[in-house]
Amino acid sequence: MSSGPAAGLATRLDPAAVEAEGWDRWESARAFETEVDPGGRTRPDGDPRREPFTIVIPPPNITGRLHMGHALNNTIQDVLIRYRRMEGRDALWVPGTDHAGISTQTVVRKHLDAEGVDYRELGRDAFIARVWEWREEFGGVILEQLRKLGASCDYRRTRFTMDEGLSRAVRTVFKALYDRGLIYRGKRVVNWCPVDRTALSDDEVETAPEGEPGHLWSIRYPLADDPRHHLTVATTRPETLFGDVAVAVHPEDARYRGFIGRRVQLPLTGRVIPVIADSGVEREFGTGCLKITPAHDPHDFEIGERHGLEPLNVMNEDATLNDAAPEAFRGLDRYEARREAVEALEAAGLLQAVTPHQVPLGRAQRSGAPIEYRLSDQWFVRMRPLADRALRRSGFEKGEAGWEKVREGELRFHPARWEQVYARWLIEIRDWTISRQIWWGHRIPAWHHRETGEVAVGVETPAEVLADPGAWRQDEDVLDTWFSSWLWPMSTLGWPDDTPDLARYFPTSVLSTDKGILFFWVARMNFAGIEMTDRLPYRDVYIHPTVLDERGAVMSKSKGNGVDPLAVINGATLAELKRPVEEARPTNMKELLRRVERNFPDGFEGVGADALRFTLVRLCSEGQEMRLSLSKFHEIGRRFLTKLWNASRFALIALDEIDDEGPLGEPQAEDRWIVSRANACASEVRRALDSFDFAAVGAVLYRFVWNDFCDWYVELAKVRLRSGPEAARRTAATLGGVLSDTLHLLHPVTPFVTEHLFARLRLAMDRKDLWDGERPEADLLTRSAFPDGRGRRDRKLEERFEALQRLVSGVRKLRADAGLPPDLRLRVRVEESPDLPGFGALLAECREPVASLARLTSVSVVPPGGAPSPPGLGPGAAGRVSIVDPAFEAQTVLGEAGDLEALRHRVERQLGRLGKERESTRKRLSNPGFLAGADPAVVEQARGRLASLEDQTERLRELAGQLGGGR
RNA sequence: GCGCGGUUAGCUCAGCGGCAGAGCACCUGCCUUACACGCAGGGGGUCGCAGGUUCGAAUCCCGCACCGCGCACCA
Repeated sequence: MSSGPAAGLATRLDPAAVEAEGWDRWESARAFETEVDPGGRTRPDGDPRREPFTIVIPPPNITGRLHMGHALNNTIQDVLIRYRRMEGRDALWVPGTDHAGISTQTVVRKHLDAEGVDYRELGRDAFIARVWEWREEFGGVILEQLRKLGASCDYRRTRFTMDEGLSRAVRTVFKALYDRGLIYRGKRVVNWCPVDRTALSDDEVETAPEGEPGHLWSIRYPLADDPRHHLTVATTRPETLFGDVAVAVHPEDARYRGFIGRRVQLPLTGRVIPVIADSGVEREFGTGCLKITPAHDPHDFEIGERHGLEPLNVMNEDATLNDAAPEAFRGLDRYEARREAVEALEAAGLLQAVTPHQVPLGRAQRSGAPIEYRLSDQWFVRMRPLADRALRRSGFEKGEAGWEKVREGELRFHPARWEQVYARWLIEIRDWTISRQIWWGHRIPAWHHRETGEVAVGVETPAEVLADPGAWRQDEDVLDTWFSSWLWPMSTLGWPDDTPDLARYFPTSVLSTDKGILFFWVARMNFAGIEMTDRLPYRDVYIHPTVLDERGAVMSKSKGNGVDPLAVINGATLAELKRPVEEARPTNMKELLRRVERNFPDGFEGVGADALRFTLVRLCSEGQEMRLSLSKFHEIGRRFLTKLWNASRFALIALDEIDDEGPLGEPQAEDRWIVSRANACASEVRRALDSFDFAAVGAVLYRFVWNDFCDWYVELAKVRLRSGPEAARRTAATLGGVLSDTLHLLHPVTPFVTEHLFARLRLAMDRKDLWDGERPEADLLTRSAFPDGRGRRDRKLEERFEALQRLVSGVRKLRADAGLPPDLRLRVRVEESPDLPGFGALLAECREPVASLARLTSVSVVPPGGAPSPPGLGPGAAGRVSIVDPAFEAQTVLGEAGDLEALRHRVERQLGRLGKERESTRKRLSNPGFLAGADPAVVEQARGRLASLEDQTERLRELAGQLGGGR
């Protein structure tokens, strides 16, 4: 064979070249544009009758860089989109980015810091202009990176959460919810980040489950009218005592009953505050006396409100103490103030005890700073009514025992268990703080009257404001980033306008995302969809596993343990591999670096986007986690694609070498077998895709390509290709046809390589006119029809073929066990068993290729019961041995070359195994309970099994006798 | 504290009521004209522990242990 230019395939897969070619072809064919364009016009070759299938991308932050979680999530989405597109749906994948309020503001602020510019001095408008400039320059990087991955988005529809249309959507929802009483403004104790100087929602605060080490200080508050007596208050935050407005005890706490209604003197200040009774106090905790600081603790705020106490705010925005504190403490950071306060208390003899204590300390998710509770005016979304509606849509109803699932919901989670996590959050939901005291974001569309305090809210500037602009000022705050994200599936398609896109593509089909934003995003999108359109924004929600490093730790930039998807695709030098670790400076940096050096002394050779994708899909099982290391991408993805590449080369070379025309032979048994297997593969792949079982998609395809196609069919085909022009043409047609199906099935997962291979295969098949009536219509694989999975399977044939495979393996084993040279050719006589009718015929049909695979000089087939053996194979022949199989007995003669002792040993082992199984089966069958209780089919199966085991045992004993006799 | 996952071969994971599986790693033999990123053969597991249900349990139920994740917070 020559691998002449006609084969048209490089000897080695070059991912970069294949990827570039892929994008060229897809783009010039506008392959990922929808049937109907955003203006409502059908594309020239489009078909508007195709049912839409829509995914909106979880918009990455404009500050983002592609990490493995993105790679996984977007691979999944692309697999789904490409699958449905090939299936004939009008597939739309909407790309876009998120303005990411706080993170972007922080990034740009740091840039300005580096230039020596103070953003506050720059002023709001100038700062925002700088952010837009930054966004123009860097904001699109992540989408470019997604393209490298092969993301088949309709890039014409790229959206940004701060686009004019999307911003109007934000204002529209704000206005609507405000008018419906679902958005309100109020003075509440909120989570405050002193670093970013803004309020945060509860979901943006993280608390270590075991708390953080701290102290519990017991402080004496002397009675105002009798300083010899005191109450001892226990607190973890002595510095907030300046904001105390009362001391509370439990009304039924006998120890303190006499103190209720009296007054104590607040240490370090001399202020006098009342002792109140409130059942919100835990008697068991600390001393049972709780200092009430309404401005700096949500629980205290509630108690304060119940008792009509005026909160006293003692802190500034940056968590330094303000002028409400005694002079000595003003301007001190809260932790300095704590040290000083404790010292002062001790000096005053008021510090009774200090005990170590684990404190449940909340930290801002983004800055990592400990949260300060701060009383301030903020905007909130009233979540209860929204959550109730969402719960009902998921089939929950509120009964005596609370919310319960009473019927099938409209939303399907995959894996299904996420629904209860979702529902639990909805049930326990609290109001959402949506105002942020930053500049980058959607400015709250509310105006305050300078005199009256009246509030005007409008999608556009309200008329009363326009009429007297000087009397009004717009609210300074911007909205939480998620306040635009929760509209994403609607707003990207044009809502609130009644656009053709919205009419056609909303609600979308599937949402794929990380479990980390189930509450932040998924739940809230449901709320917005239901509230504004009365529809859920998608039907299925897929939650992908969390990507972990090889030792089970979550990948993160700060740990330096991430595997960079772009390094996987393009490759990286040793220095490049080390860089993220060196930048992160984790505590185990040396160890990590040593590991990189040991595993990749010469760097990492890029495996390409397809190998990255295949690996991720193959490992994407329904568990909660996915452990990854750089080497996996080579082991799984690259190896598989190389195999596919080489198998395709084989097929293309075969196609090249057969006659251009001439009659096509009848399909041989192995042709029918591989077609049956390919059909099985197609239906399993479809089932797996339909049920979001991505690991199975990968596994099924891997097994089919490697084991069925390469290990068996290709090997058999080699013989047929040499046995005459008609058989060769038939074999080439099967090779090409099955490979074509395989490329179709693989395309959603490995789009670039399959598109490349398909182009060459199609050309070759056309030239030789071998499509056999199944020529794909589309030029591009990506727009070609996905195999429907309904092709015929011949299970009987597959069963017989398995016996044939066992025969070939059996001969190989025999040769290995007997210590024969691998190239020693044998003669074999195969006697059929009545248990598998048709096996003899199959074997006869495949005599030639089987002889080749098992290295046999001849294969004779005799019916059950056995015709006379040919000379030299009959009983008594020297060195005669047989392969005992449920479906046949194959005899051969090893002559003097065989190690009969080793074979005897082998037969003994086999007898041992068989004996154990025979005993357990017999025991089972003699158990009356089994006979009575088990499914009759199972009993029948066991009977058949026992018969077969007994039969094989007998034959093996006979063989053992012969081997012994030969001694 | 409450909830959700996980614990199966050295490693990564499938299997989820009726003979313990795959890939990698390991051992042996092969450069067989698609592929040594390969081919053929092989060894390797009391399915976390302890009970129960069942004729039968890796699989279902109840505890326990350990690992991971989420929610809550008694100041």
